[in-house]
Amino acid sequence: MNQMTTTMSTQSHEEKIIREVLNIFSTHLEQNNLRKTPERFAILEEIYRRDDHFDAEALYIHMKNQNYRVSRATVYNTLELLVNCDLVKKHQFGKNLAQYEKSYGFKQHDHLICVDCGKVLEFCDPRIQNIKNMMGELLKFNVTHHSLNLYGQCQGACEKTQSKVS
Amino acid sequence: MNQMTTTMSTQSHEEKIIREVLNIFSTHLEQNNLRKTPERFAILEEIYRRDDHFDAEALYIHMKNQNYRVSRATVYNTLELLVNCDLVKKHQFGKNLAQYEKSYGFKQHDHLICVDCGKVLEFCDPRIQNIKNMMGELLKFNVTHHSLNLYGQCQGACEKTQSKVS
DNA sequence: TTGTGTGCAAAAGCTTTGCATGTTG
DNA sequence: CAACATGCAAAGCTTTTGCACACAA
Repeated sequence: MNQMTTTMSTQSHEEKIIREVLNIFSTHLEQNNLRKTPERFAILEEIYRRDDHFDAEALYIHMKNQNYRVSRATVYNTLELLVNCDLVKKHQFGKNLAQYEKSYGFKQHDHLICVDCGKVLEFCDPRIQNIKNMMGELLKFNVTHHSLNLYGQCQGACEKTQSKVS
Repeated sequence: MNQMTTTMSTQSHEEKIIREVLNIFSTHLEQNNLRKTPERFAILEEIYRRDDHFDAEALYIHMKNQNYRVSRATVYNTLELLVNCDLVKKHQFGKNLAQYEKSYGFKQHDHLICVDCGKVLEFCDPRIQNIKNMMGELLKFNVTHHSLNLYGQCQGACEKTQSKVS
């Protein structure tokens, strides 16, 4: 279920993850003859210090607030690069607004969205994999990824928390 | 799998469906004190004469081409009404563009989207229902609907058909 | 007749693009 | 130093909104 309950080791674990993804990104950029700019690494690091889901504008604003000079264009550009090398996942939770989340080191999962308060929960179910395999074979598709969102109301506790797990 | 292979009886079956949905919509409008305008019924009928998936603009253009005078605003307004009374389903297939399809008289299904050519196939799998039930209970959510999209490449036949039928 | 619905165009919101400048390799 | 990336602002696209007019009840 993807909770890393915050323990004493969390800090260093987060730092370890960050070092790893920076390396992975660096290698990816090299292999594709793309340039290693400070903006690209700063955005990646920022994403991995955040938790859960965010949109491009929120990421942009958050970097601005930290006095990091970056442009929207670069944020969008870098997000696309990161999605391409599987360090970030892109979602749409029923609105015309792309939501992103870090993906390296986290278990594959799907989402449950409260249509009233926007809260996003995560869950894993192995049956999805079976469905992907079966349908790919049946319909002669090479299934590469999927998106499963369940929508509904969170019973009772609609205003108590936002979509963060942290 | 939602194919109504076109047979001699298809015409009258389609007409029957159309009469039914017009009645359902009419009742829905009455019950909610909404007005029965010719535009609303024309849009519903147009949708049920189309096949597969379309976006708001395509629907608007198609009605214009038939010399039916309607505005984009009314198309959007009516689509929302129809989604609310479950006569039309709204989807997002990975792009910032809402796609719609008629839903009355068709089995609940999910989608398989070719990321190369945009083709959309449909499939049914009862395991989804189980997942919805289980996760709703587990996470204390009242799950009302869901969206499952599988993405991949359709093997071989990518350019042969477009995603439109109309 | 009253007020909801429509059409039109303008505005809004997210994302992409063009161009001059800056920086990586 | 050459090509690519960035920043900024403008443009693009889908969707929403405001307002005057039309028409359903």
